[in-house]
Amino acid sequence: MTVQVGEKAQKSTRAKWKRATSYDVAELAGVSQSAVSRVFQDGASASKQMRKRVMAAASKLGYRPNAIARGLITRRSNMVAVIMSQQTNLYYPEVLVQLTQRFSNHRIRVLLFTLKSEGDIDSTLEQVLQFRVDGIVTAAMLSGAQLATVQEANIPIVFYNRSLADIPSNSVRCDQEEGERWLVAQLFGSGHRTFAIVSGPEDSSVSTERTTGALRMLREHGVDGVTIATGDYGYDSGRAAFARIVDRHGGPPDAVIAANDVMAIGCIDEARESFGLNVPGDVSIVGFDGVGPANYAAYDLSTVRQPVERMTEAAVSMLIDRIENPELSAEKRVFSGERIRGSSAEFAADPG
Amino acid sequence: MTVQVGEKAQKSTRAKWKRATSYDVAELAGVSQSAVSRVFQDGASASKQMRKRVMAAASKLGYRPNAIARGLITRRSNMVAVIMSQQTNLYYPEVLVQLTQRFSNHRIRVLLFTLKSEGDIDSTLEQVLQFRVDGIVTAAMLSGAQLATVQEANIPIVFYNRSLADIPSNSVRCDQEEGERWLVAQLFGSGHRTFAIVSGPEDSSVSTERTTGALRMLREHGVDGVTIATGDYGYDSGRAAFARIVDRHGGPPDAVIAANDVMAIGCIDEARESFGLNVPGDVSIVGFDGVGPANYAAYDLSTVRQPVERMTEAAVSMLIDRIENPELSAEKRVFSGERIRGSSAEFAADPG
DNA sequence: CATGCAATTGCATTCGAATGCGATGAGCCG
DNA sequence: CGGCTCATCGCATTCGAATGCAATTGCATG
Repeated sequence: MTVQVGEKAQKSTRAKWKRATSYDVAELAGVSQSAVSRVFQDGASASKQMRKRVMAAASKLGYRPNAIARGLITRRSNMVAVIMSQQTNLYYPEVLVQLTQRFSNHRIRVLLFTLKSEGDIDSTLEQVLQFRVDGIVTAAMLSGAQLATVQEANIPIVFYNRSLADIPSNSVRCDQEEGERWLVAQLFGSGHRTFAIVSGPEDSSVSTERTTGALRMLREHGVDGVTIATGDYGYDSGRAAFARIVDRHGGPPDAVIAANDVMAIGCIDEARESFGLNVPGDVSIVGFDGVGPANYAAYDLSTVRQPVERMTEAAVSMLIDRIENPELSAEKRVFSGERIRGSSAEFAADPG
Repeated sequence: MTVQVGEKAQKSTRAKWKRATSYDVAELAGVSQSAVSRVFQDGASASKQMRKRVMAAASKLGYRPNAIARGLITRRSNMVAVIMSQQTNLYYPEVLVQLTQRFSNHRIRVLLFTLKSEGDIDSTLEQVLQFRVDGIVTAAMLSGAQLATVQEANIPIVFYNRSLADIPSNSVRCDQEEGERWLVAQLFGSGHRTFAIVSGPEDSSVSTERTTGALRMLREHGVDGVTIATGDYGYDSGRAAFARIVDRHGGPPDAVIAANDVMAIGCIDEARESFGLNVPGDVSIVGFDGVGPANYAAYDLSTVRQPVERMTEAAVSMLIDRIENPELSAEKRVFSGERIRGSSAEFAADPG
């Protein structure tokens, strides 16, 4: 019963040591457990001296509130799940960092789930739900059934750069199609007439949007017979794709539209190195994303940059709003990309 | 008392719906709560028909075990914390992805913590401990006191690419110094005599190791008066650093040793674009890391690649071993980097 | 000094699942 | 058919903190 300062030293020596609980602190401070609990809350009522006594006992014991136990009783884990496909994170590390930091400002932690492909979502989702996260941000596509599962569990969810047509759901995305249309317009406006496209993985909805966006715009301009090569968003696949395009097309096209910057860079290197072509003299090449290597001097890509800062901020606030008020109706926010005129493509003159 | 199939439909309509618990499932299945619990465990004993009844009731109610509640009673959250400084994740997204996936294979989830600088660790650490994670992987440096706090809480921790001298602790790292020594040896062996260094942020221990490693080797070769410029690991800072070096050195040195690949690329671009220099004709430039852009054709860096796969695997298994057996003594694993001879530097001829 | 009101504090219960222990029953062997 | 073992199941308790409600205290007011 005699709890002393020496107690603390014993902690490290005793073989199976239990971490201090609010009861231990209460006992040492000579108060009730509820008092301890209240001292460690924000809005709870506790007198100054109570605070002092409890804090003293707590630091003596090295007590820390147990977030797990708290989560059980409050039904709030203070954790959100972030689901990313492998590629998403490899090419947008910023997205993850920013989401994490912004959530962190609201005292919310990120539980990370990565997918090898966008295929094995079901098992992942099961895990997410078991952990009783307060909300979900997903950069991977969900099927209607999967979304229904999440909604049945009453967990708010925000889609990042994807959205389900016809189903009310929250999403934040960059307008891929608009961006591609601008790129095509610039290319076409400056005289390019034969085109090729390097698409991303087939299970990437972002790639699909970009590719079909470009194709649609091209068709509107009467361009047909566009060569399409598939890549995996990686540098090497970009190089290989360019080689295949030249092969199938019987020479380089006027312009190549890659589904992301990294593959565009691959195309540039392949064009220059393996085919001795000038970029943009012999062939114009454009990408999409506007991150990292896109503005290295050797490439200086013409591309569309996603406004990552505003998008992550939107996703975070949108999710938190729904956590705090589940009745809020669904909302989709679409951001225009920032148009970047690099030297990797011959573009129409700047208007104005 | 009459629980029917229609029950399920009510869920979505009832305003405040509680998620199904093991008691609900037990009642519907006409068994005890413990039975339900056992069915949802791995090694627990439950008869075939019991399983069937329980699973039927569970899926009817959309029941999912509550990982939070489970964590409270088992004292295992099945979560580990991964602490990264912002830069670490921006330049090694692979590290995070691989850690996450490897832990995931062991049914362990990653709770992510990112640091703006390596400064605000204390508050982060407090959060980590409150969440009662089973273990920690940190790619940020901890002070002795901070490490002590973690160890007092009996939480296994593994350092990724850093380690505390003189203190027994678990770490997995790439031998930065060895790598730098090799780079210097190659440069010196091929006739370079004047050197400059682009270091990373001052609070980055990795940068410090690399920089001092290079400096030590240079001194052993009798090279002194090395110009040092500081960057922030980013592309622009690499370009700026090169300009400052030329300025202070009164012309380009024979070789520039950058603390990472991205800054090395910045140096190359600045040398070529702003100074019209040939790389490696007029100046050799080497980096460190060996990821992503390092092997783009335009740069083709000479660098040292960190064996990320083996390192993450080592970190994961080391941590899991300690979670399962806390008595295990500390261990440090050091991996040699993979030596890459690119064309960004004139190197001595390949031996043998 | 009595009364009223508000701020503190303690008691008892609750969140949802895991588990030691005892009870039950099935299956097996002699 | 008796006895024994082993698998299976239920009961009751436990993990650690939050919270509604009641009790207590402090303070101001008439």
